[in-house]
Amino acid sequence: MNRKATALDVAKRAGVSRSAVSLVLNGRGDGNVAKESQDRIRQAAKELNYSPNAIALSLRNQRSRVIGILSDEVVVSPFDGNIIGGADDIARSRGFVTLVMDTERDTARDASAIETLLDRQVDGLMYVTVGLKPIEIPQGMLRIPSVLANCYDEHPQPQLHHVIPDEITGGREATEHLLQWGHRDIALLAGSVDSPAAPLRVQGYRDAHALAGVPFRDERVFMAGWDIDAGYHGAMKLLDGVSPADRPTAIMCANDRLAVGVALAAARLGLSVPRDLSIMGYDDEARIADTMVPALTTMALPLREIGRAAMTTLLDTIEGGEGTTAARTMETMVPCRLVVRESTGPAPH
Amino acid sequence: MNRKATALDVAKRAGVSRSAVSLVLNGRGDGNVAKESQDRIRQAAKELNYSPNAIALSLRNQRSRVIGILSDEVVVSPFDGNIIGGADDIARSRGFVTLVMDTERDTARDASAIETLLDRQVDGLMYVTVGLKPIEIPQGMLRIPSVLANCYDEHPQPQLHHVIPDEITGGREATEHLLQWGHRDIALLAGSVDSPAAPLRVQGYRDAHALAGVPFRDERVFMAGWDIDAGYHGAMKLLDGVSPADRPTAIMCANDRLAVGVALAAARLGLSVPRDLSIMGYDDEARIADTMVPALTTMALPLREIGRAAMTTLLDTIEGGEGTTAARTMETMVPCRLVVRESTGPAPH
DNA sequence: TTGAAAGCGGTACCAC
DNA sequence: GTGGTACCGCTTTCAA
Repeated sequence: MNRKATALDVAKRAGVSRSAVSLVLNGRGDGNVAKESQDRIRQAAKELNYSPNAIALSLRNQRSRVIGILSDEVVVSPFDGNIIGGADDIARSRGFVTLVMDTERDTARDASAIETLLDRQVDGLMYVTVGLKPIEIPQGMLRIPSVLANCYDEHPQPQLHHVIPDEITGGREATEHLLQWGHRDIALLAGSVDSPAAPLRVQGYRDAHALAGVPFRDERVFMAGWDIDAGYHGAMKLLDGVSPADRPTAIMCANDRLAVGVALAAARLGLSVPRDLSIMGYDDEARIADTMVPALTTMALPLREIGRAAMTTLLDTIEGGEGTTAARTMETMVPCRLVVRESTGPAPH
Repeated sequence: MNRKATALDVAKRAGVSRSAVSLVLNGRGDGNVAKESQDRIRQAAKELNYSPNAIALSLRNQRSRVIGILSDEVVVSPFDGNIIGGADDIARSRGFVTLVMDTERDTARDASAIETLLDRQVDGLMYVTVGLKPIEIPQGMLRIPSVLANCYDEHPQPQLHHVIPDEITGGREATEHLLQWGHRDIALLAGSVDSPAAPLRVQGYRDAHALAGVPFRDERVFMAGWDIDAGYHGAMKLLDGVSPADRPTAIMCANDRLAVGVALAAARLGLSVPRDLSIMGYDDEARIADTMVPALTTMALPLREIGRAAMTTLLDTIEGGEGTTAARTMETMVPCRLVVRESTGPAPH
């Protein structure tokens, strides 16, 4: 537990002043410090295993190279962690560190968490949520460069840039995949009303039908929820005791867990997937969609890309000067990606 | 984006010196500063919305009240986030902040992550993993108070305290639950060999049989893996085309995802759960075990408790002085908790 | 009871 | 080319 070497230690060992050490180690040695002094300094630094104290740097420079990430429950919940992963990729590659705080969905903690982060001199702030949702922007976020990932400001005049997935196109392309297999009666288990993602995916579902000239029935769309049991019971309602002619030939789900429930129901009813019924997931949840039997065809949420895009925007405004901030567009939409596996196939006739 | 108030601003406004401000706001005013000055200072601080700059504090005090948490993939993966949640609970309640870094399973990044954390003057370090596993302790962790959560040092003379779940008892109690329902032929899908948790749970399974005087057969134990497909195929091997007399009446799984696969297989085979087959999970994964149909009986991993216990130990050594460090026990085992739901029931006869 | 000053570890400006 | 010094914001000791 011995103390770390300081710049002064290096200076002494190299027989020079602290300022010389600072100059050399920051690449401003040439033209200011004699070559041989430079060598001695670098040598001494290496020997002492010197690295500058980040705290002192922050205090001096008023910049910490730390980005604060505030999440509603990304750390604690099983979902969307890759947004932070992607954000961290970019941050590290540009010499920043991310400091993550999770409020576990207690928005009352937002303000104080932001305050803590601000007290630590973070250079920028990112708010990340599990699932697309509108948020109330905590006061403090407007005081330094900030960005929203997977969430957005509902106010008429949004003040922060946000990065979100393109759910409408996602819903549309998922539906189109099913239409291309010849399905003409596609049910949709659409999540729950309190999520803004649900209606967007429904919108995409409608668009796909309209574009393809295939009529669709509103009663085929269910606001079911997001979990296995919801998928199970939704599918039972659609399939159990219904004659093959009246059954949907495909069920599209607003996430992979619903799809698991649907598959379970199909199995109980003796229906084979995808021969008798095609099942489409959404999210491409790791170790669920890819390990289901059969593996789920699904619409992958671009989590890493969202994180990367959000962090890139943020660091650009931090490093690029404040000049054109106002002129920037306030929204980035990242496309979802269709992942075709084995749970979808040609429509039975 | 206007600058924050400093202690000097407060001092000016209250018409006193900076030192007075410092004394009063740190509760050392009485006996040093006049009562009315104290009031004016507190008043001014409130008006300016003053809070001390954490960076300056760290530099000055050589303590940051930040705990660095290094995880292999807790943030990014869907698992075990609640360890961090529990750790954060305790940290916050004791006036600390946690700084989380996730290496995404790249142990080559461990050392530099620790270095970064150390440069930021963290007062303590916690290493957290997804799933119980042995780790190589990164050098830097020995330089300041540190603790391991859900992982441990394999070396003969462990240098760091670790907190882990009691997997043997967990495996035993899960098995006992099944034995109590009258099951006498219990198969075990035991995860994979590369996880130290798997053999421990098998051990518990054996212990339960031995204690109950029920013979068991080694060929009923399969190192299957951890995912849905593994559970599915494992169950198929055990059940498909096997006469009821030769079938296990219960399948115990090393996690809930395996249990989902087993349930899926049972459904395909027309077996009713729990009437024809009892299924036992492990982990009590949120929104999987509780939302399965039927809901899974499972052995809950004490994730929050692990995080809380680890953070408590760590903060105790940081705040409690170094005195008795050496005398402390180096291991804390946290019991798992049986959660009875609907996937288990009396053995058929 | 109060204020001045040193110092935490750096950086950067300015004499020399 | 080099070293001295002020300053970032705060705490703490010491003298007035």
